[in-house]
Amino acid sequence: MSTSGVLAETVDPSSDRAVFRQIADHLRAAIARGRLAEGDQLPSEAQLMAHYGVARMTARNALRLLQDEGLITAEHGRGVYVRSRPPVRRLASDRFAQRHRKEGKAAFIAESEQAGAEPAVDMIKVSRTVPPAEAASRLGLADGDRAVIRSRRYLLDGRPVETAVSYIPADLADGTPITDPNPGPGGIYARLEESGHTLERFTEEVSARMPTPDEARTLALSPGVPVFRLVRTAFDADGRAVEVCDTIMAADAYLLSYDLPAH
Amino acid sequence: MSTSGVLAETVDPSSDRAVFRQIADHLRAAIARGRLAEGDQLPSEAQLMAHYGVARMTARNALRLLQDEGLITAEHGRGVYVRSRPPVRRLASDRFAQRHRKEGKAAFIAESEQAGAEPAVDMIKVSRTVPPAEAASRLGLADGDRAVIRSRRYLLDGRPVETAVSYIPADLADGTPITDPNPGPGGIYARLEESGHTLERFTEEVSARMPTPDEARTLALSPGVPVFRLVRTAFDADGRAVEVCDTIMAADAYLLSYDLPAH
DNA sequence: AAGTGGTCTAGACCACTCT
DNA sequence: GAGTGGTCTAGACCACTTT
Repeated sequence: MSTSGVLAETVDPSSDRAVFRQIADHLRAAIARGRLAEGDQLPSEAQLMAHYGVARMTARNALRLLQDEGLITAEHGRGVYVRSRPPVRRLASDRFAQRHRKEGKAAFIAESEQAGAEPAVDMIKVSRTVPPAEAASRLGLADGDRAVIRSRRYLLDGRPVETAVSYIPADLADGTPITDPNPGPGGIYARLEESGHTLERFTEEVSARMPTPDEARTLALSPGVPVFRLVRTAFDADGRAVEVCDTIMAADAYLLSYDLPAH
Repeated sequence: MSTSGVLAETVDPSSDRAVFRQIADHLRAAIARGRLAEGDQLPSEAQLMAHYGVARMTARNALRLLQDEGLITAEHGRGVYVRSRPPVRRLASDRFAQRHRKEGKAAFIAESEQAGAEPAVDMIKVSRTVPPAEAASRLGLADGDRAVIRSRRYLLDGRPVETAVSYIPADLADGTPITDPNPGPGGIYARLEESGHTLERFTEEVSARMPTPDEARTLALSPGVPVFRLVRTAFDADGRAVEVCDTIMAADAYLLSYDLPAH
């Protein structure tokens, strides 16, 4: 079936622009204009070679470029496809407001069910050791002070979207269910408030970068998908930092929304 | 000088893990452990070929992997270097608070000078046409309503870090300096407040992705550096959306910081 | 079995940077 | 001029998916 009609153009080998970039330009334009829609299969490497009269490396370099831009994904033995953007989880800035907590569900579970997706949590690990320097500093811990460290992975409809590691000063967590794998209804914030540490405010610091190989594996990230790193610190009414949560999120799965007063 | 001593290890061609991935693993570990520090030069492709006994493609693939992870940058004719992380600009969540505006400087200029960097703005363009559907919808404009569109690029110490496009409903901007390339002290927010639209709150929506080729060029992004897209909407005391600002930021230049009440 | 992408080799010529 | 990375060719063998 020819090359599915997507490739009307030819390349100019004498151009300043590298041939593989020109091929990538054609394909990118076809995607942008909708001639190749989400989930559609791109011409195979062999088809690109035949159509443009280039070596395989050149065809592959064109595809790699688009893959690095996050536009396509290659599936071994099947073909190359226009990446379909997964539904985005919108995180409102009031997602840790007390009223949500009082409903007895942890933030992730409550929000996901509301959005009609099936939430899950796995890879739960709880330990009690000296935290990394950055977390210790945010918690205002002295050198050698221990913290309860809770790490887990969140999934939405079976797809991993986020990993999180929480650090709670040991003196706050000891003797509470915070040290258990399942901290009970409302999550650890509910437990902290029960033991007198009413939460007053949070800070969130958001950065973005490409994932480490480890993160790419744990979150099953396609090439060309960055991650958010979101570090949240919770402060109680006395102004003490009572928890630091270090989160890595698949950037193609999230839209972070914040409300800011202008006063 | 041998291969600068960084490459003690050898690869296992019979391993399941591809040779170029093993080479990348070695180099990544050397960077992580500090044996290769920021700005250090990596072994050249020729050195990698000789040391590991591989073809050039294999050495190049290893380097490309690290480049896609944002760890290294290749400089044509010079060599490959460990990427030096530029200083990060921290954006506080009160950066558009009224008190800053009253000092008579636009947010970017005021903040940068405080941080000891030299700010600049270029590529300023102002037009007055029908905005894209997304902006029009956020502004609550009727079909065909016009807006003043102000686009510009921000630089820090000569390095481009951010582009921004603002949309202001034409009926709010007409007859004010908002339609001029230079809107005067305090920026367009000061002008909006002068004409009776006291700003009450903002929303910010943050996403992250790999840049388009166009964005990569305008922001002079290295491969492996994602961008933030931050869409801010400003609301006046009547609850009317008076400005939408669509911002693309080099993700390696920013850390977004938000303060959230827990009420 | 046929078609797909993943890895690897062994060359070539070019453009850029530095000395 | 020597060394660097950028592009390209023309093959090869492999692993995976589908028919």
